[in-house]
Amino acid sequence: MVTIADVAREARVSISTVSYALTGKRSISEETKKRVIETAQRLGYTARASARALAANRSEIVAVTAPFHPATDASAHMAFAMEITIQARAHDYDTLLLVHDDALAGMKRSAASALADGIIVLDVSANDERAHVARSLTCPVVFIGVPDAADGLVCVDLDFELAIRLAVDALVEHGHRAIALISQPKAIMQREPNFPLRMEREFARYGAQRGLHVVIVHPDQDHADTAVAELFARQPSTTALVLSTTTGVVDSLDATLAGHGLSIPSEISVITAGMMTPSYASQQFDAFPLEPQLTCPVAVKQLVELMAGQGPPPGVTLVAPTYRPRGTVAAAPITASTP
Amino acid sequence: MVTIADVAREARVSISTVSYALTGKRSISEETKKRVIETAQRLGYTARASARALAANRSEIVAVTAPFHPATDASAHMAFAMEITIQARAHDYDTLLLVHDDALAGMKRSAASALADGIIVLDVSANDERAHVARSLTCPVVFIGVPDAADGLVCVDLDFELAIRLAVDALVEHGHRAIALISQPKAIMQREPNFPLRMEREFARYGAQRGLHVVIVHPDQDHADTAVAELFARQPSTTALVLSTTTGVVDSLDATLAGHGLSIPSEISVITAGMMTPSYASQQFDAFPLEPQLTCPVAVKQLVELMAGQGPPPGVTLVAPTYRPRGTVAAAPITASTP
DNA sequence: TTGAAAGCGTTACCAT
DNA sequence: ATGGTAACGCTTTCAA
Repeated sequence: MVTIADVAREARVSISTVSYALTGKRSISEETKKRVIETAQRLGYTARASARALAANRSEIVAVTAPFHPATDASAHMAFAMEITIQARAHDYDTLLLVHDDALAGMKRSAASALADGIIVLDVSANDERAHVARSLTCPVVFIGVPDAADGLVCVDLDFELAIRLAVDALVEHGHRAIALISQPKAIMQREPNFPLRMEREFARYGAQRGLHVVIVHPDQDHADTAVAELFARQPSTTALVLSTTTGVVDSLDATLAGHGLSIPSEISVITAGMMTPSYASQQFDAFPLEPQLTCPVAVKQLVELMAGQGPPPGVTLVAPTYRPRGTVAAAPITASTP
Repeated sequence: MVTIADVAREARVSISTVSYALTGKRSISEETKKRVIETAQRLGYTARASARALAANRSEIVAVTAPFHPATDASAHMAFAMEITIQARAHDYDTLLLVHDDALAGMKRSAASALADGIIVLDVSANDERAHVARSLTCPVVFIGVPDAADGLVCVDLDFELAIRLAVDALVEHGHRAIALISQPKAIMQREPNFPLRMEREFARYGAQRGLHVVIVHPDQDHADTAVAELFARQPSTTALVLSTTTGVVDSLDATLAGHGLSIPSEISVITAGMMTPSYASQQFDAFPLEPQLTCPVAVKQLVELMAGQGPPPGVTLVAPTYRPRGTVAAAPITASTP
């Protein structure tokens, strides 16, 4: 393999000159700089990562933990992991993938061995074990998502409550006054997850504030049928739905509404808030979606700053969702606004 | 940070003794070994990855390239990347994620800088650029999937043709004699993809060999409707379907068949071959699926051997699929076997 | 069975 | 503007 010494000899300069010419960490005369770079390219020189890491005391690697409980959506994880990787590369970092039950041990290991300069934590749950681990580590950690005990941690997440308000606003603008929120299935709600609860509260609060008729329902299973039946039973005047639920419910909604003789958007408007939108879904709804492109760049930027020793103080950064219109929100039907 | 010198001093042995006691690369008396390990634990010592990599000339890292063209199924990639990571950890390797258009440059970079000891290539397409790159690298590369020009490469893949035969066998065992293959949508077939074409050929060949009535159809879009209509038009006696297509087609099949007055499995049997089975799918069919758990362990094992300098010669290793019965294959209806 | 010391290839400090 | 060289922390050869 070709080392920095080879380049130095060939370019008739010292080793340090090569290093500086290539890294640009100190000024080198244009002439020698050019000669060094040319020589390096000709010899096919690339600095050895391990040597560089040892000497510079930084690996230029960030670890990404994506715990893989089967219940979680693999495609969502991948989208986040991919986006993190892309963003990290933009800052000249590579990403190490930590998965499975190795996530906890992996965090400790990659920090203790200085394998990674920093860690991104994905798929954060309410009482995430990784929160405790993060505090015990000396290397910077950024969470995408907010655990219950977020004190002392750097977290980035979508502003879910804002997503709810924006979704409601979009519907109200079209004249809807009776709106239903289809939230997570009962099985999930029993675990009292952090954000679904907060979104429901915000939906109720903001609906009342704007003087709307609102109702919140939870699907029985991963299907829309019971939820739709319940929401019309409890609030027959409903003309619009806000969705913040599972993909199974979303996928089955179109057919379920058709079963009630309702078509989208002429008779009922639909918008999602704070949800991932799988690209393979047959029906795409208007959305304020949970997009990796929103949170990941922010998270990586914060981590990079942290690794440079000048990061932000601990705290939660909420990112505003972006509207993705897809034609499933229309004016409220006359019949509904009459009574 | 605590170094090997700290441990050596504290344990009153030399640095090399600590190294050997911890790595087990040469015999150390039980007594000192125990003392060293105890001391290391007490001080919280972990070898610095960069120093180890520099001295030993190996990083204990494998790179995984998962190019992310939007057309590909993110959840499939994730499943593979996860499984690779899990398998790699079982061999004490970490995995570096290479994505996007950075895949090509990333392979070169991680090899040139000795960042990774080996590379796993995922989502291999027929004429994959990465095949050429792989040949030019000095570090071992294992492909999961088989490019057209596979000479000189180490590849691992599912035996798709066997999957087709096994699926047909399973149907024939239940008395089916008229079988249709729903293959990839026309848009995909126009690119003349490697395996779908080979599976169609094998389906036709094997069907003929077993004296069956067979027909092959391609969906118009990512939906089953036109394909189902066409297959019954061309072969009304059809009593069973083999699926090797997209998730959209699979998801819509149940409803489409119902529209034809057919229910699964009493009136028509369905089995998939060589497909990923998304866990979120509402309808789960009998399957000889494409599972990461099948190919990834083999691929990682081969790569590990290669990195140890004693790997297998270039060539393609095909892995047999496993039957996943889910109750969608039943005896052929009488009406069909009569004529 | 153990120790001393020579690398491994860079970075970065101290000179010039 | 450039060069010499001491770290960086570990593995591994060579001696004892």
